Amino acid sequence: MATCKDVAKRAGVSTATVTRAFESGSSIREQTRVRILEVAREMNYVPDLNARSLKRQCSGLIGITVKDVANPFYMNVVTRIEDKLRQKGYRAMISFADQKGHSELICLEAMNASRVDGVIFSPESQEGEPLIKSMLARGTRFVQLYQHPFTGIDSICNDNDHGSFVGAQHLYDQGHRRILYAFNGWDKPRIEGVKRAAKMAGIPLDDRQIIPLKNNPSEATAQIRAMLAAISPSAIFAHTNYAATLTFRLLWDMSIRIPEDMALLIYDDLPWCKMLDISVITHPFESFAQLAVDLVLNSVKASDDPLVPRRIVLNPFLLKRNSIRWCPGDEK
Amino acid sequence: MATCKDVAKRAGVSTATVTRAFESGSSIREQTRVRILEVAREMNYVPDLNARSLKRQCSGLIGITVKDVANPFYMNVVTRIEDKLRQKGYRAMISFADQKGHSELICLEAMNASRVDGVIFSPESQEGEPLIKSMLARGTRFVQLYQHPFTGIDSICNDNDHGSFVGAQHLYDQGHRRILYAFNGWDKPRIEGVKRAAKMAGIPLDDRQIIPLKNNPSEATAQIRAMLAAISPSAIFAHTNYAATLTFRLLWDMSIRIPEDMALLIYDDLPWCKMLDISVITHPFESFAQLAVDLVLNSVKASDDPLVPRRIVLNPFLLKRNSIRWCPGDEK
DNA sequence: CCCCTAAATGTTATCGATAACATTTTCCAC
DNA sequence: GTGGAAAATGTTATCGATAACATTTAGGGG
Repeated sequence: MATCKDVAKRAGVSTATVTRAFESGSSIREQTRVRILEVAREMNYVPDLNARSLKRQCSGLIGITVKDVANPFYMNVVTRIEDKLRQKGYRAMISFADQKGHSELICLEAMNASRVDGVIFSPESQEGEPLIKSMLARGTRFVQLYQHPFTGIDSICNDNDHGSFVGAQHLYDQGHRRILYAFNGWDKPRIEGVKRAAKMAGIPLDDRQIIPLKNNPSEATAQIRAMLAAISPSAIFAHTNYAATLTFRLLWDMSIRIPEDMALLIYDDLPWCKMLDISVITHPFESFAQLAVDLVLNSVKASDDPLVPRRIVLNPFLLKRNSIRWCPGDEK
Repeated sequence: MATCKDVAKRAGVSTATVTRAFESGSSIREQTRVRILEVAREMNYVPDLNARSLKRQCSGLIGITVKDVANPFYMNVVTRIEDKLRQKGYRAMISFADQKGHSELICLEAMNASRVDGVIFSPESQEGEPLIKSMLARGTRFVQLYQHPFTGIDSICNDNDHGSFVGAQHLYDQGHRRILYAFNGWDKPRIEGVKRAAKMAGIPLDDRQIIPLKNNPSEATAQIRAMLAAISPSAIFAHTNYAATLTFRLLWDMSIRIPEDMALLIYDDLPWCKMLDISVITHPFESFAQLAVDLVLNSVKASDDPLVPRRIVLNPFLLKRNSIRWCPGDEK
């Protein structure tokens, strides 16, 4: 492999000049630069980024880790982040923390050993804390995605309360009154959003309408089926991937048509929602990615104290498709 | 950040001994190693992989590029490959070539600049050829996934003819005679597989049963609808993501139930197929990933001439779910 | 034509880890 | 205890690119 020195010799200049030919704004004659780049191209030379990292004491690498590859939310964000990093001249080091044996900690260790300049991650546990502390001390920048268990670190997340609120509000606006809310049980903000929307619409909300699904799929399906019989709702709002999948499958098995017999709204734009024309609550992915990159590169205008971690909260929004039709309403 | 030298000083040894403490099988007293590792841990020291790459003249990095993130086939393979590489002590450098401006060439250039030891990729075009040539000359190992436009490079792909054959055969075995085959139009091997299965089953195959779908979704849907009316099939075999999506959507709109009114078989295990209990033709992902890693690390037993590129062809297989029921048959 | 400043280029030490080679220590046989 | 082989450790040059600093060249005014 051709090196800096080889190119220098062939072009009849010193290695320093070769370096200068590759950086913009350095004092070098245009004629010389052109000649060197020409020679470099002939010899298939490109600067070795590992050597450059070593000397420059910064790698131009940003580590990205997400826990759940199957989750389209993360994949969507990750690919956009990679794109934007590249535009800024950085490289992305992507790893998935949900594989067997690929804990978040292992991913962080690999990034540390590679001397990444920054990390964008969706922290799942606290086990990485000591390592993160030491990396922070070294100057590595961190950005938390979606979750934010670490105080003192910038973060970007969704206002799940708001997303839930917008969704429920839309269903009420369309005249629906008996709505079933299928949750995973632990998501407080989303439940709050629903309650807020009901209150604002002035519609009483029976606690039974909010189903905290069991982890076992067949039990969970039985839960939904039972409430379907008990309440006979005109709409279902499924708040998680799990809930959405089970709900759709059940409706399908019971030959309940959407939107004719039942309105369906899903939180998060799963791949099959588009195909089946199901309305969803989705996220401003482009902003999400751009903000993550701006934060990790510290290129965002720090209008406030740079020592105070920034928390950015983005609003999910309703993406209307064709799974919710106007409901005549039974009490309005 | 603590360096090799800092640790050496604190532990009262030379830097060489610190290096030795971190590599297994080197001549170092166990007692010394333990002390050094202890000190290193205290100082949060881990060897700098960039510096190591420079000195060792190999980076321990394997580049992975796939063109289509949305395709679950690739994501599945990529995550498994990352896992296996890590087990072997290698790092993965993953990038997605389907983003705007992220051509395959740009991904390869980034890998080249990072001095990867090998590349696993799904080549889409020939534009990377000159770069690949020069990387090969440097000793970089290449493995083509799925596609294999480059002769002289190892490759792993699926026997699409076989997958198609197995699927069609299953439908014939279940008594289906009037089967609709929905393609994207360009996939010769899959069409061959279908024809072979029909011939072997001794069942005549009307060319009209094989639909080469137009690129425009509504036109393509019209094509399927027309053939549904013309042939009144008992089963549909959708051979691509595109075909599967349009077909399911159409059946859904027409309230045609699966498997009661229609058998449905899909090529590739899309996320929603599992949810809807649809039988599919899928792939031995684990072998796929393992073989890719073995080839790129050159750790596979070369029973034949190492200069001859290896081509590994894996057989897709049928994953039975519940979308195909026994068909009484009209002529058997 | 010379001098001075500014631009262009060259020299060299360095980033951190490593491996070849040199040196010291250990330890066992005699 | 001593010789000598083997094990353990130290010394040092090096990987490739870079940036500070030193030196040369260019160019313009007097």
